[in-house]
Amino acid sequence: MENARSAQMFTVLEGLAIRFKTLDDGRRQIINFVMPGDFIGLQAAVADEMGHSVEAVTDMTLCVFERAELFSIFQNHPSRAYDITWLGATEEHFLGEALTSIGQRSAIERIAWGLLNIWMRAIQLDLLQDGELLFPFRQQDLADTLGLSLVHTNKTLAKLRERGLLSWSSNRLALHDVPALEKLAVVSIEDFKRHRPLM
Amino acid sequence: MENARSAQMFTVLEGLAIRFKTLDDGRRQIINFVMPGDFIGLQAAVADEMGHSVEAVTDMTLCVFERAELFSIFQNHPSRAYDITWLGATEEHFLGEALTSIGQRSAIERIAWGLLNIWMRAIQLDLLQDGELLFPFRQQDLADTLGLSLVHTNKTLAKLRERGLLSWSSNRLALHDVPALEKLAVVSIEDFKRHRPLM
DNA sequence: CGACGAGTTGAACTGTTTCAAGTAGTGTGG
DNA sequence: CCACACTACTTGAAACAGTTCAACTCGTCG
Repeated sequence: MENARSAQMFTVLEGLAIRFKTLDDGRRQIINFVMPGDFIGLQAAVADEMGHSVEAVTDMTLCVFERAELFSIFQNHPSRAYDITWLGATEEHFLGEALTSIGQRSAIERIAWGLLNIWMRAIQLDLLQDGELLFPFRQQDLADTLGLSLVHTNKTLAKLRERGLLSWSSNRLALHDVPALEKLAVVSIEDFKRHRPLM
Repeated sequence: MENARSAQMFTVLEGLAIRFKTLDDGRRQIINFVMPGDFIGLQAAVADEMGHSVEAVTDMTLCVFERAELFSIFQNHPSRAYDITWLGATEEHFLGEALTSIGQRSAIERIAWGLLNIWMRAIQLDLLQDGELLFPFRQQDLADTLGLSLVHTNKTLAKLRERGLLSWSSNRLALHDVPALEKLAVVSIEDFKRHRPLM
């Protein structure tokens, strides 16, 4: 929970979650989708509080670290410490991209960008089955990720479906034309290939 | 420059800069304003490339580190390494806040939030003179930070000025009613006080 | 069967963008 | 020292992308 003091940090081994922040009046911004390989709780460890909430969307398997251990990792395992920093910097890079999307891209571009992002990560993590991804999120979640209303997200998804670029129903997502989506999203294609854990 | 391989990292001692990303068609998103105490180039050091550009807005004084040194800092100065990670995590936290602003807040809320943010940082860094901040940015820069058009930014600033909440002209910024702006921006007041370097 | 959550669709509305024109300040060159 | 070019800021009006409201479908669960 946001503002909680958590005594643990976690590495995600399996499962999916969302990391989000809510405003006092209830508006919710999803910061990112948490996938295997992600490290949760560094901010809390380093800043004493969370600043956002994390919510599991599926069952998850986590590797738990005591927060108190963090500094001793820096003392005794410099290359692990370096990895942690690397993960943090990677995340920071991603957030810069996300900021650019929400700040500059139109609705259709954002959705293309957002789904591409998830898609490319899923590929790296070898999460596809028969060219499909098990994707247990709601349209509302995507809307809150991209700063769009639910209704508009729905209508924009419909357009992408009509164009044959993707399909998404009953928790199964498939992108059918990645190059077209890349063009639509105005991404330098390289942006997705770098900056992600190999774990 | 974005995508450049930089051999150095920098700590900002004096001066102001912007960190931004541009899309292929020219749209620009400012990721954040770079102020004294910030550490530039960690992403590049860790990921081999920048992913964004940095541009000085005033003359600057920097402390230069060779990128190659980074890993040896982790080996020989664990508490320095920890500090670097702390700075990264702090930045990551800020980007989450920014994402929430751009994704969820209206124009007037965003502007209140953005200027408050800068203001609180300036106070922490003791950059105010006679209750004013030397603020050498253009309205276009603020617009590109918050994902708004220049025109709308201008008109919204005018409203805040009319309400007597702030003044900003000829490079001098002053917030006259911080509590009112906090309320307007829908921030948990605490959000500004945590998570910033003490350096 | 009824209740509920998620998705879908149409229509009205509005916040924000875009277009366009004009002012003010600053530096440059003739 | 004036004319000019140039950049930042300002303002009004028209256009539009995206939001909000409302109603309906479909599948699931108890």
